[in-house]
Amino acid sequence: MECCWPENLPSKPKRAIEQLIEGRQLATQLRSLLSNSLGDEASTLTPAKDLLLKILNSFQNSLTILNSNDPDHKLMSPIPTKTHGTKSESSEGSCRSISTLKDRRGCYKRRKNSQTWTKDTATLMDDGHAWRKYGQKVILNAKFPRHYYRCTHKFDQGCQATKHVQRIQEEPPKHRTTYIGQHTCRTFLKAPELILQDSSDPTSTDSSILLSFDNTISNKQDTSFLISSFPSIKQELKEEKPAMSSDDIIAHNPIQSSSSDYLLSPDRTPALDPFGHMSVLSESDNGDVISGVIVPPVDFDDDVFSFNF
DNA sequence: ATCATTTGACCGTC
DNA sequence: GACGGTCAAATGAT
Repeated sequence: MECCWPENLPSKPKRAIEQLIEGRQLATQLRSLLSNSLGDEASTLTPAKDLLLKILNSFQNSLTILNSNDPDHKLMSPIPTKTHGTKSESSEGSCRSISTLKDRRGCYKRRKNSQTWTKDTATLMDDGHAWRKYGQKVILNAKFPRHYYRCTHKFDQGCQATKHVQRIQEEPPKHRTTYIGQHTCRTFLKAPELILQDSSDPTSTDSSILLSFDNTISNKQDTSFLISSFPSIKQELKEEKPAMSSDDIIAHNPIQSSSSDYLLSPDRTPALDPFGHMSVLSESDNGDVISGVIVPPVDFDDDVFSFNF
């Protein structure tokens, strides 16, 4: 299967690069400020400078990736060539060859052999990927409806990952998230939108809690550029809220998501895959960044993972 | 205007 | 035939 950038993509990487450059410049300014304010505090600020250098490296790596313009990038997912007229044509490939648009409604094939993960959490929390809700269904013998999400990049990058979320318990609130299929998308393509997030948005305050790397950085303005490592987090929080039914609203409180939901080591350049693994970006010889998975996954407190293959 | 969500309909699987 | 997963028009939000 051939890989290629979608036709509508070039402007997006351009915006991403612009934003990354700006972020890098801001980080450089911060480094200057830190250097100027050094003195007796030099030893205490050294970790901050180290962190800053890593942030700058992250920006540089991201810029390298985007500038490489390599259609066969190792992380790049296979993009379905849009030889067919409609997006639904690509769904699972189960549609009969000739049919009208209307006929294709609900046309799909269940993925029997897809990898599935289930995860029980007390709160609806971000998993580091951008999801778009596409359905909701009342399930037999279930008190609460099931919400269906697909990866936001399903059509622009051909990512086949989906998940469904179902509240399974009222008191204490418990949600079961089932992930189906692996992400093949490069989620950082959404980064510019996140960097430009509205600071007045109360949900972004919530996400800053989720993204707190350690206690030394608590101000959202200080950490906003770090969010670019986790492209979908704001979006998901934004998505989950309106998706809630009235009974879900009672249980859903994003602020309850403690910072320990994502225990991120500042010593790495981590990214969460949909399954809660910590992905670490490493650079290959040609400058490409390769995602590797580190086991065990993130410490989710008392959250429960189960895997079905 | 664009993008996300809602919701009823459709269809494959059991 | 029931159930569950997905589609897509309608609607809402920004």
